[in-house]
Amino acid sequence: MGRAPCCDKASVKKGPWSPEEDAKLKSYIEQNGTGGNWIALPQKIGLKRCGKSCRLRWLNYLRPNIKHGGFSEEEDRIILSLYISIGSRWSIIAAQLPGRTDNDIKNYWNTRLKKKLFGKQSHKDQRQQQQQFMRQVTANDGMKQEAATGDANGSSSMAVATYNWHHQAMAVPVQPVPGTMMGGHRIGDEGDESIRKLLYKLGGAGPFTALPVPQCVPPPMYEGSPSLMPPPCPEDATALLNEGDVQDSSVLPALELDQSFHFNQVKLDGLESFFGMSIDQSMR
DNA sequence: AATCGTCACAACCGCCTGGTG
DNA sequence: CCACCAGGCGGTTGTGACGAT
Repeated sequence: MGRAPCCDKASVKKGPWSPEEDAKLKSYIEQNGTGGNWIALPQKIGLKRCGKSCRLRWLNYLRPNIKHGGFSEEEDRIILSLYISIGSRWSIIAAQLPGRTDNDIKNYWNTRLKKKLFGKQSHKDQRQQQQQFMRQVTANDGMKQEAATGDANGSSSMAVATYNWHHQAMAVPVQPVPGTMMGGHRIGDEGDESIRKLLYKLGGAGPFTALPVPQCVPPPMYEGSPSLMPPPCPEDATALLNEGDVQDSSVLPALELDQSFHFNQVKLDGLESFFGMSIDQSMR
């Protein structure tokens, strides 16, 4: 037997929201908040909508300070950097772009950025390159999943990740391809410092997520979001790092840094058409 | 002017996770 | 420990707008 639906689909309205529905929802939430119960909310205000639908509508369109469209080059660059590093974690990416929603970014990526990335090629080449790129991205994610499940050969004594990739991304440090040219900037330059810090804190994609590196980097940026916090660290792992010292690359052995760079570089190999950038050959 | 194809985006679906009793 | 529930998330679909033929 399948999971019970979150609402009675027969009596629930679907499709585009009318201005009246928007007004009802918006004014109620502005006055009363969500009450911590989205499922009950539509009944309270007399909307024939699923609670999830109300939540989505509020978060994506009715919430104050929402920006739509008009993505800047800087935002493109941030999205791309984060996608390379952490994959399709749209909510995390959105959290770094004030006023942007995960849905917006996801749509933007699927409809425009991806084309910008793989554009100006024959359909055949474009398809091949997309497939190659996605294989690389998913292979990287796959390594994380393997790391999360450990292996059957007893190497579990190594400090491999034991929680899922969502959490690993938070917990494992990453060095985001220092020296890589992106958008005319070199990662590691002053202008990219904020992105670099962010990627580092996020602990985005890198092959060493599967390697025995310290697992529990204190993630200062999640202090305000306990739900995103990884599980508590073993003391010995935590002790390897000083509070606020997350960017100290010495926490990663040189080999892992090399591998990280190589792996991200593989992903970047498909990106040279983006912004007309060229990958810094000297780093290869 | 009509038709067709493509694009962009809003919305839905279903799975996963964390909290609670 | 288990079951249930709501929230959150990413993938996918539906549809209107727009441009090309």
